[in-house]
Amino acid sequence: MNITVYNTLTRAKESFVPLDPQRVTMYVCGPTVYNYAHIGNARPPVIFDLWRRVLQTRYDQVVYVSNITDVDDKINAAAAAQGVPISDITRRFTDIYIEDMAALGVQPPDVRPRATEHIPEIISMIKALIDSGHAYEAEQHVLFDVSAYPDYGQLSRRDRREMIAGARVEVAPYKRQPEDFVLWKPSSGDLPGWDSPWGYGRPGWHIECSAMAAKHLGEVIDIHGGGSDLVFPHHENELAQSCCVHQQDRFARYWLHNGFVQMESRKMSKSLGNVLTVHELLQQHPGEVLRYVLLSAHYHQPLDWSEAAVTQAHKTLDRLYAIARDHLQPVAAAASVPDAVLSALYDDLNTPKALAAFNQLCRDLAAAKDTAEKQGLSADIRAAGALLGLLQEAPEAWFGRQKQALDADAIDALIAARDAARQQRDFARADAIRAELDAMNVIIEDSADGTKWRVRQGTAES
RNA sequence: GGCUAGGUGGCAGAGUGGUUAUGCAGCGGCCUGCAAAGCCGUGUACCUCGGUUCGACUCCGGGCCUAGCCUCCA
Repeated sequence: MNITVYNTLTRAKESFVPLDPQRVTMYVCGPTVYNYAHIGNARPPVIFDLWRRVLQTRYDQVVYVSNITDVDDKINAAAAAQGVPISDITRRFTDIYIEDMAALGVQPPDVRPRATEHIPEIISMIKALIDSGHAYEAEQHVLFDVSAYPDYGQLSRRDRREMIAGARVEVAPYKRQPEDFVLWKPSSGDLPGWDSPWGYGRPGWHIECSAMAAKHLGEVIDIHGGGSDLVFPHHENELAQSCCVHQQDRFARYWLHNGFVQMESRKMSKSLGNVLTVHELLQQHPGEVLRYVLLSAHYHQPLDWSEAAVTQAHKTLDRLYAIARDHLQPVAAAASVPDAVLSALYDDLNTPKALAAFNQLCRDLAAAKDTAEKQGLSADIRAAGALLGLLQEAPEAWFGRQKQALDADAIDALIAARDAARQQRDFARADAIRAELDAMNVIIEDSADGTKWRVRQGTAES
């Protein structure tokens, strides 16, 4: 089975073939740590984490690098605004980011490089760009000379003249052309800085990713991922720098970009102020619910975030966990992921299709008659769940969490009273108690092995 | 203005040149003391106008609408 990917560079779905069949390399742009990550920021980590897991089913070695950008003017501004040292900001939000992503089921990357730990690599890369005639120094800045790279604009399919015509390119007096971008800029006062051949300063926005990708993965990498707003200018500039420094015609062989999470059909972004942070969402919903929502649309497509979407995902997962609770068998050996799920994911990570197949497997399990069939489906479901990062909790823990907010002893007492009434065939009283529980958003289910209860989704909050 | 994606049933969201997506909600049935859960069944779905075709929601062209990038942004 082939893995296909939609490559932004070629605007086509291509068969994925790694440069080195033994070692797949992927780099995903990580966060600039100055604030809480919102749910839109979480989409790339979740999507590319899944990409990595899918690639691992096929390739023995997948090296996944995702950085932390811990030097940036927004960080400086946040530190100044809060009156704390810059390192307080970066350390704090790096920790929060890592915790929040873990709660969404994102596995840590193999390498999580920090920009500030790669200043020597950045400086030597800039030096090489100057030496090769692709960059120039001007007023303590170093700028990339876009005119020295004829292929500039290939990723975003942008014509340089049109960009200038757009008239929104920052024009600084020290630039030779308006589209030239900063590799190094001067620092003073409290701003973070390092000594360099061009004076005390700090790196520009794009260079750190080029330097870290080269150091940890090599000059040409297989996959480079990120949100679609990074196509231009960030990835275009990374591509230009990296190709010029390494004298390669490719930097990443496959460029993958995810669409945005939207709020009421508008992009969720800090500047628009319509954000929902992962941190606050995790107070209200299990991480798997948020993960399910993020996987419910294809990663290229925009994903409209809403309470209704979260509720639906929660209900769906409740049903799957109930099936797991009642039917899922222990499995001795790890099975392979069933074809219906894997082939969907191999097809440019078609997560909605994979989830449909996963749901089908669970329904089949619930309907399965004999033990052999149940065991086979259980093995399939466990393997698929492990790949998708779903159904990873014990059902008791899953339902237990929802019950925490309620007084379990009181509910158990009511259920016992109802069972007693039913024994005496006093159904009026039994139904009255059930109505009382229902008013508490508690739904009960009578079964052969006693009465179970759970919390109704989607009505309690908001 | 330039460049990109999209417009599918009540909602979310895949997909396909002629045959069931899936989920949530609804409806009918089985089951149940009654429910719930589960199971079975169920819905004149593919923005619009042309074209290609034996046949188009699916391909091509025009139009309308939406979102994104061109400025920090996942």
